[in-house]
Amino acid sequence: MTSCQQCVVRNRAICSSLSAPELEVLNKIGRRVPVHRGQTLMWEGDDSLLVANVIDGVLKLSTSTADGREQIVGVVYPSDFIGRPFGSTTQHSVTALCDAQVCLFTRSAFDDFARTHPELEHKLLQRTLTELDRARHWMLLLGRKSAGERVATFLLEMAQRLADASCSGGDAVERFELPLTRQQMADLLGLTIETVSRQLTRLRQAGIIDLPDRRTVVILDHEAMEAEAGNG
Amino acid sequence: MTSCQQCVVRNRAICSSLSAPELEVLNKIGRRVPVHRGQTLMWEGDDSLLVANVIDGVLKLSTSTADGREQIVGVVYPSDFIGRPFGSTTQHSVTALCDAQVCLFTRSAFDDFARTHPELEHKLLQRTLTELDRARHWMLLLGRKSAGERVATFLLEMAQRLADASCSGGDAVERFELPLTRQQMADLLGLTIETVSRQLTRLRQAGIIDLPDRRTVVILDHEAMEAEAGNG
DNA sequence: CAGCATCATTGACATGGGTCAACGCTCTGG
DNA sequence: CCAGAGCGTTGACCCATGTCAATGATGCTG
Repeated sequence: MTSCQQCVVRNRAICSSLSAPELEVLNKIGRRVPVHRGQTLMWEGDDSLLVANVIDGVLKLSTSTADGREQIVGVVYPSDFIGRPFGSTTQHSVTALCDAQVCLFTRSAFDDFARTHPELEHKLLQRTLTELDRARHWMLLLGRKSAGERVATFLLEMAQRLADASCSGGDAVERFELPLTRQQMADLLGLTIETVSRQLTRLRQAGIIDLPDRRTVVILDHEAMEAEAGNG
Repeated sequence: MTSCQQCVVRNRAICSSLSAPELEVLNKIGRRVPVHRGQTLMWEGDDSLLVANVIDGVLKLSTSTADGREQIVGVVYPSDFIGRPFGSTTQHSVTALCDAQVCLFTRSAFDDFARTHPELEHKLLQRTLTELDRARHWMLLLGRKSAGERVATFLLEMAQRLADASCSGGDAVERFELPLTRQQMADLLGLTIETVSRQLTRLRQAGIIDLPDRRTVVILDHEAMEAEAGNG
């Protein structure tokens, strides 16, 4: 059995609040599960039966209108928490953007454990508050920013979050791999795939970014990107 | 001194988790404060020094771009919690939409109290999870819905939330007073004031709603409204 | 290596909603 | 009762972005 003690996200996930013996108990109720690219772990509207910690990989949270228009409402990385504890239904689908690993719990077992471990709940609260701030910040982008600003903002944020996730000391990396297709970028930004593509082309032709291949982005002029994003 | 025991939101706010003696202690660190219409209680980007429970009235949470475009990212009602506990900065401004009353705490005092009262933190966690679901749901509206759908969705949600807040047993009321001006509706829906006005006129001319005066809305055909909102 | 599926780019065109401007209603204070 | 301010409505016009369609890359499979 894989032990929590050796878990790569041990010190960043909400589990970091737990002592060795507590971790032992948590270890018994959770199991490590691989999730393949494109696989959906939870569906919008389902009963909330599972929650999980992301160990490795990137997943999207999404909702759709009745007629099939999709909006990505969050992107989660290793050490992030997914699912809806203390609630009866899951409000959005969770789908792997690349092959991933999660540490899965039944909601009932997790809820029980959390209720008896205030430190864990506190970590979860902090994480949820941060996610709420992030979601609300994204609402400004969706409600008020132009297509050009959206794409630039997205690229800057992606650079930042991938830098945070790696160990590069917090500086945004200027070269990175997108974990999203163009369609997924469009679904995240509230645009169409064509508009995303045109904005990327525009930024490339302006010499602000480079796109060596369709998954790679190089930010050539960070200052110009900030201006494009409407910061400042 | 006004006692928590007599507070109108006593049974709905996060304080409902507390026993009489605990409430006694909380009573000492909080104070009831009136907030006038238009008054801003916290500013985006400020150090997070205050948190509060809403006792009476309606307030908006908002963010802006550098060049002044505004987006309302949340609307809070009696018993809701405002401010950013366990964090150093407030990510959005909080402004009263009508004269209101809040129960104000310094963040440090509240944080200390919360850390030693897991039941309170649990309530706060539940509330925050619900707010996060709500914010993400709104992202679908901002990213993917048409102007007509946005206005209809807003009116239905407002009817629902005002019904929840009053004691009408949970049924949406078909007649209600808007706590928002047209500009504020536009800021919430990611539209302009003209578009909001035109969509309201359209719904009125279609016989789906009535607008007896500029603050009052009457939903005449609830089914048609659901269709307008894109809830197939 | 050929054939096919998937993903991305580009162009031409259409349109929803933004912009600008005029006007109307309502309330307040003198 | 009038003047002015604030808020809302309506109309004309325009442009950013969506829509539709063709083409180009990339990579997988047999």
